[in-house]
Amino acid sequence: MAKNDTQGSNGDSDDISWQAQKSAMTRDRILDAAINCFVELGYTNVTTARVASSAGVSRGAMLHHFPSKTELIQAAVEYLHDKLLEDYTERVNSIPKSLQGAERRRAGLDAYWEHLIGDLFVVYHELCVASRTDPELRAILENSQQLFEQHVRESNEHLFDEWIDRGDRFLLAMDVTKFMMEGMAAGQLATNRDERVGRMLSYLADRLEEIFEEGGDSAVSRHSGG
Amino acid sequence: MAKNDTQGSNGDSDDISWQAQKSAMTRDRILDAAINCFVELGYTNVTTARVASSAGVSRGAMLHHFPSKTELIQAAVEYLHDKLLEDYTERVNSIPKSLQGAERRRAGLDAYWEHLIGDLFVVYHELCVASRTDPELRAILENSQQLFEQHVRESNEHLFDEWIDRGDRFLLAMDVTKFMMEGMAAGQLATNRDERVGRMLSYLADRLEEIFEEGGDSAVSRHSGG
DNA sequence: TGATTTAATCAGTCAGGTCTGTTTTTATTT
DNA sequence: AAATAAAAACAGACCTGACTGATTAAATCA
Repeated sequence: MAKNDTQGSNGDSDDISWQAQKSAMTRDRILDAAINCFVELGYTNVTTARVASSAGVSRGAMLHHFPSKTELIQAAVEYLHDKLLEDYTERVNSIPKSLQGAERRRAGLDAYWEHLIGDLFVVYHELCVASRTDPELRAILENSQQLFEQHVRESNEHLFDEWIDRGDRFLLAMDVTKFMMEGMAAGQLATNRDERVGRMLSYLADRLEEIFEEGGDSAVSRHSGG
Repeated sequence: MAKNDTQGSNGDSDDISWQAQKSAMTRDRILDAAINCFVELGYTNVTTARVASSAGVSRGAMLHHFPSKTELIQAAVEYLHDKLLEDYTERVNSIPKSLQGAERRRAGLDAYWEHLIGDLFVVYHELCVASRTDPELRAILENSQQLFEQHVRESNEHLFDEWIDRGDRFLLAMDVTKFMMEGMAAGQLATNRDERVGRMLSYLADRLEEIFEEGGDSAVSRHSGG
């Protein structure tokens, strides 16, 4: 930070100095490498040396950018959080506009599922688990989690805009979706994985449609506070 | 081992020697301490020294019983597995016999939920997550997982014995339950936890009853292979 | 040249595992 | 049965290797 202001002596090049660009690039290389290490080694097995080597810089160089491991982790987690949001948003946005109604919602579920089984979310989940006994990590995550939940909520309100005025039903649907899909993602399901997942996604899609069916005095309404 | 056979000379004491008893007791003390450490420190923060100190034995003594950390972990995981089964079984068995039908099934859900949010399962889940990048741990867990899944299945067949002949529907119901509840347990749900959980459990209970309703040509049957 | 980025080396800490010594229990001998 | 030998349970010191953070040297760019 504080390196994009006027060093000004020469106006021969860009707005920001070449050095600042280079520094930022190295920084990103390091953070990318950190995420990579999270994926490949798991959070607890990541060492500063490995990250540096994976980024192709020396430990000294990395320590220049991130004076301690804590600061590196913190930056990496925020970076991961950004990439998570980006990943989710991209998947949702890449649903063809031609899809509407139930088909569109089903595509939303599939996109969410692909997001959940991606490396980024796997690592994120690992961080959440690790944070149980790591107060420092927990503090870092709590900031991100709120932002993430809010973003997902907004994204869902966009995806399911026909239903945002359904109040409690909307919350119920979101929870059902979230829990069931995260349960599938987190659960160790060795046998018949694809088959079971496909069946669950179809079942879930139907339940969501059911929740929002007009004739609202069915069994569903009992659970949506109405 | 091999010390309970005929030393015959004195028949004054027990079948098994005092040494064996003592050894088994310290062994269990160590394993209990290991589980405790898992709960309090998290799997990745457990050191052999802490386990020894928590068990009240010296490091040397522990190394006598468990020559390496790997063997300690292995024994501890199997021990944890046994306690998990015991915990689940106890909860299910303590459902009053007076409860029948839907009430009984709902009580089964509640019992399962209590099991999932207990320390033992939390640690178990942590181990599963850690095993992603720890082949040794994964190998240890895979043995236990199969046994556990089978036990839960048998237990469920007992709980829902009216329905075991429903084939695919039974599998669907088990997956819906498993994923949704494990999703709740694993998911970081900070806001309105109790309220949301209660609502989800009621919703889930209704869906299970629905799945097994006789008029089987509803939307449900599409997902149960029939 | 002067300042900043990168590279290499060093010291401190801590975990796991080996080693040796001590005490307690069991087996053998007379 | 008493003494003794053997084995098992227990305890603590030591060593090695890895990781982190600090310090110092080299290289790069303005």
